[in-house]
Amino acid sequence: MVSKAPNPPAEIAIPDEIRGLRMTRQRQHIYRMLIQHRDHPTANDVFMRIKDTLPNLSLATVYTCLDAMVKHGIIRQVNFDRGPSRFCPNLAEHGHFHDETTGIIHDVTFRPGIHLEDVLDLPPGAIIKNVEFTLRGQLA
Amino acid sequence: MVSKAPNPPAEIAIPDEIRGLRMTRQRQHIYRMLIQHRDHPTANDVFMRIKDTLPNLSLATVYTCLDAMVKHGIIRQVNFDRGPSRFCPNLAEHGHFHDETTGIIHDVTFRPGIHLEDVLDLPPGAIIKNVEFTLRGQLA
DNA sequence: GGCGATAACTGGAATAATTCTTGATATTGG
DNA sequence: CCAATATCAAGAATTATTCCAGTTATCGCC
Repeated sequence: MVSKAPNPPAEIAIPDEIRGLRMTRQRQHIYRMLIQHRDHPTANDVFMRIKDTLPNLSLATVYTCLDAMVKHGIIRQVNFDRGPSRFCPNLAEHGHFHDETTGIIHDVTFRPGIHLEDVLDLPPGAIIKNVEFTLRGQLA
Repeated sequence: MVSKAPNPPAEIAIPDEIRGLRMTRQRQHIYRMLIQHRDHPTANDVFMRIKDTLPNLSLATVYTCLDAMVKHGIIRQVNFDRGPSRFCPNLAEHGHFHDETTGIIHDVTFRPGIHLEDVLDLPPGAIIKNVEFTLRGQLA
């Protein structure tokens, strides 16, 4: 006898809850997609990639799911210039290198032991809660 | 007899041309506004602030003028998250610290002698053409 | 297991920032 | 001065995203 699963078997199991956020079927599919294809997709990319496996999925749902996961610190939202937001499941502090030739986005981390205060002239008393940086260029 | 000037006298003179870009009356007003109020205004802010001195000015013109100046390296376009683009005439390499309490944006520069390659783990062969960074937080 | 409360989801309309389009103006070189 | 080109104005169109109203799913409790 074959599986009784009401949904097709999922490649990667996602817990029912992450960081206090209920991982509904939609959120599981979206999150799974993000960790399997770490190419910084837009909300629309995510939608196009999973809508066939989740027939009634709405783009608005993708937006609200992504937003919920960002708010709960499960994924990160990345903005390049004026382009659409992109999402990545890499929670470590990092920035992005945008290769203009291929369009590929590479994660970039600080070298060990580097602290922002050592590198930047910050306004006196600045308490930093969040850092974002983007580099653009090419790979030789 | 009073001035014969067809336009009201401008506070700060802007050359007829900067970096190969013809500085039309509209562009002069916009650029003057940016160097006088360095608070990183949006395109709409710029429009609201100068439309009274340039009666037929169109918001679309503000956008195209700002864009032309950005393309010619006269000013810089700065994006914070998904918010509207902001513009600043500070051409030095710098980033921005966004004070969440006041909403004020402070320019932040690298400390002297700092090079990105020393600070970041870049993909091998990366040639950096452009750097953007934003910090969010508060001033103690 | 049923039931009401709450959270999530859907589909379509609405919004905000920006870009595009078309026709009018201005500026420059000859 | 005239033609060619650049710029501008006004409004329509586009894009990414959010809002809204109604439906569906899930949870806690009896």
